[in-house]
Amino acid sequence: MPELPEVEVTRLGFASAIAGARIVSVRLGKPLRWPMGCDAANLVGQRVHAVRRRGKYLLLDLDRGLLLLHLGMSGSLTFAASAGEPGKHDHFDLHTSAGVLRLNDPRRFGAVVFAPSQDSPIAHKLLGKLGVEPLGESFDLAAFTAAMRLRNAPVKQVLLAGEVVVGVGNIYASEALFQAGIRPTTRAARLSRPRLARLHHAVRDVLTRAVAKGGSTLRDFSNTQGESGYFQLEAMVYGRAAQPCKVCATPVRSIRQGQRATFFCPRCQKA
DNA sequence: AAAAGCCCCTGGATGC
DNA sequence: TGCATCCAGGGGCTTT
Repeated sequence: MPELPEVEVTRLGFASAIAGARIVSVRLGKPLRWPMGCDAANLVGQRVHAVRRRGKYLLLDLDRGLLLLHLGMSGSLTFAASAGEPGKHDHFDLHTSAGVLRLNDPRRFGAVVFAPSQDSPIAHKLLGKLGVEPLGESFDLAAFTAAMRLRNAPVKQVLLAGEVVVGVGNIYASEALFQAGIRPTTRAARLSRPRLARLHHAVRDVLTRAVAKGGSTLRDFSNTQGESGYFQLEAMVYGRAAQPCKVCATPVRSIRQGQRATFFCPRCQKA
């Protein structure tokens, strides 16, 4: 479910409220993608200093170490003064002095992992190969161009892989490529400099606009207050197979790349 | 080293 | 109503 905009909307929804709070107790439901990596008792008593985001991971800075949260495909977080009885898919509760952070994740592709430090092996394994932040200063055109030119794979899959730039998932990859007028199947290394410049801008622009709209709610995403996002209403191609392109009315085409659906306009994205 | 496939899991939509 | 099949905002791991 959640790509960078949804994760960022989630972060903004509870970061300031939880900052400074002390962990009171932890409840674990069914297993997530990995074991947490420490006893729940180890977390109790620690303060949450800040909530950062790296790619699609949320990082809770604690007194000693950090908690890495990932929403997988179907995860969402809520933060409330108090939490009722956990539902069937509520698999993690972090009870703090400021409220309860609860992870709901039906498919359980998400994760909650404790890392003793930023440089610990587990943190390095999960965060070490991530590309640059598209909304940050380090996302500069020259580096983006150089990195893309080393990749021979279809540009859509290079964006999805997250090793050049993080946070672009299945919705926003199709949307950014549409905005840039680039066919998703084109090999990244074969894109001209002007076209890479358009893509560089489109990635940042699409993600920024999506954050402003509260992200996309396709089936089950909601922010920490349980509210939907609205960016999906502005999708130009994602999920619009066979419907007319909003620019030229040509039917939007759907293909599969690496077992994921890709959407594009064959006329607006000729190559 | 990069690219391509394979899974993990549950639930909703669709088709017979 | 029941059952089978396909599909879904991700990404680590294994194999080419």
